[in-house]
Amino acid sequence: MATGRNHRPATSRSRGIPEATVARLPLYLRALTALSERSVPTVSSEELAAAAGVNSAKLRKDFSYLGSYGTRGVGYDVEYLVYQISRELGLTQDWPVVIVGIGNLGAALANYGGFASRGFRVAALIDADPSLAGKPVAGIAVQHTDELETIISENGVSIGVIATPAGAAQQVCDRLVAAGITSILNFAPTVLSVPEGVDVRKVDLSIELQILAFHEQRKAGEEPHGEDEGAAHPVAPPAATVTKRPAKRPESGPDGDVPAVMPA
Amino acid sequence: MATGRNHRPATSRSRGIPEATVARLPLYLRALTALSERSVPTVSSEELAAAAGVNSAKLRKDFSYLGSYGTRGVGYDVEYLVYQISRELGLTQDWPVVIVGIGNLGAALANYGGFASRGFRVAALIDADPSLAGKPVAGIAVQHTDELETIISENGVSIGVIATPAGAAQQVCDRLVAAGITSILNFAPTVLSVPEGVDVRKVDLSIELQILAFHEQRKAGEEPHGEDEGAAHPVAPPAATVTKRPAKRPESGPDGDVPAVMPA
DNA sequence: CTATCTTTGTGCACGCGTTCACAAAGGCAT
DNA sequence: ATGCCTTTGTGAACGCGTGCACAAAGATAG
Repeated sequence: MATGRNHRPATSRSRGIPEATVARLPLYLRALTALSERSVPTVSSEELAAAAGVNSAKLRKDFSYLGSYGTRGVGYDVEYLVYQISRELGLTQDWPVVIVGIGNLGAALANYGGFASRGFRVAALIDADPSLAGKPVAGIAVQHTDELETIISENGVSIGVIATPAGAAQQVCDRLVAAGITSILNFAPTVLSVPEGVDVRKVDLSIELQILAFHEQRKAGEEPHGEDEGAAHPVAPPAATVTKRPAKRPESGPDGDVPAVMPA
Repeated sequence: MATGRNHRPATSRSRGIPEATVARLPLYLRALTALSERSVPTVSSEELAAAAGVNSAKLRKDFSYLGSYGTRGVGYDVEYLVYQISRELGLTQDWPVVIVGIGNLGAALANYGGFASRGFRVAALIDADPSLAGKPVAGIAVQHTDELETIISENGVSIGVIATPAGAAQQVCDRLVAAGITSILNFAPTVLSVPEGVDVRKVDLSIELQILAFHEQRKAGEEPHGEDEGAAHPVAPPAATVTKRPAKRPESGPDGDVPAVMPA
């Protein structure tokens, strides 16, 4: 999933573009870029919708928020639309980003081509581990957390990516915000609290899997459902009697396991 | 963002639990687990909502879909709720998953602790590169794509993670589905087409950044907006005259760049 | 210039999700 | 036992997002 709209319920829809539409624009852009590379001059809403995996009516309505591009009886000019969407998304300018937390995930992100391919430039890799400092990852030398504020202000960075363990995320977040970051992409499994005006989007791998598991369980016919034992499950919550809990948990429970890198 | 509900518009809400609620259950579960580890016996909807970053009324309504757990005047029993949500999400059983595409991202996923911490077990790592075969990643030997079908059927795997380049994703997806996979978590920047009954959720790093860029541009006062030059931008789409395009693109455009690992 | 055909742009209705606000329920003190 | 106080569970209203279906617009052919 991804967040980013739970706060600022009024400021959203800045000029009238619904949040749901904004979320689909990158999808259209990708499909259009593919067409552009094949030198396709125009597309109909039907074709483009199929390529993007959405309803054609939805696509047309989405585009209508951007303006009246497109020609009736013909379709949309691919090159022109690529430019318009890019401009609307702010991709015609260069966006320096910093990645904080160069573990497995951070390194993968640094190497991820999808960043550079859309105007995003990795301005710096930052980690708290001193032994990592200076080491090159994806061709960029990792810098120590001490430099965080300097890097951000000197490079005019406004977008930060957090790929640290959950425990460090909020602290890193606070420093990023204090240093001037106003948009954060958070990979750490924590709820970040940020001041007004700062956007946070969350990518949570574990949550996605859990949602899949839910549907998977449903598809399995729900047979493995009646696993209730002789407790007081039916309706009554475990009141007084059951609530007696002698400080358990710190290393117990039915699914006894310890997170390796990031707790979830 | 993540998909997974664009198809099967009717089958959703299997027993009455809204999709939006399902997506939040893992969030509650995480907050509850944290409370459980601190041996907190009960929480009010207000406290738990704050910890999960949601509205308390929403949380109560979400829980009401699961049943009437909770005690008026007191709150919810933490341990009991942990169990109920885990069961609802299907986390009381073991879910073997396969990860296909052991590049930077795939390796990061294999090392990601959030998987193992919730009943998900990495059953196999699969890659098309023969030179990777046998090499251990996160303590598991990478296997060649040829083994894909065997691995899935022998281990009864129903959840697959695709972390391949975009070009290989659909092909891998088809093989996974044919082998019996019914839930897919897709990290490749492509729209996957799957038969009825197969769930796909998408995690797209590049899209998240683009959405952030959009809001960032808006926050910047929209000053860097009037960048139009003397073309025919205003309203008129580039009709006949402008549409004459001598097979351009294959290495041009205003943002000339080539994806490094994954095109987006 | 007129007719026909294609495709856009959108008015409208419907359904899901969110939020408010409050009655019902239960604990706890007296 | 009675009354007060806290917190749940939910009815109802509202707003956003989606999809249908069609009129308007323009291209194209004759």
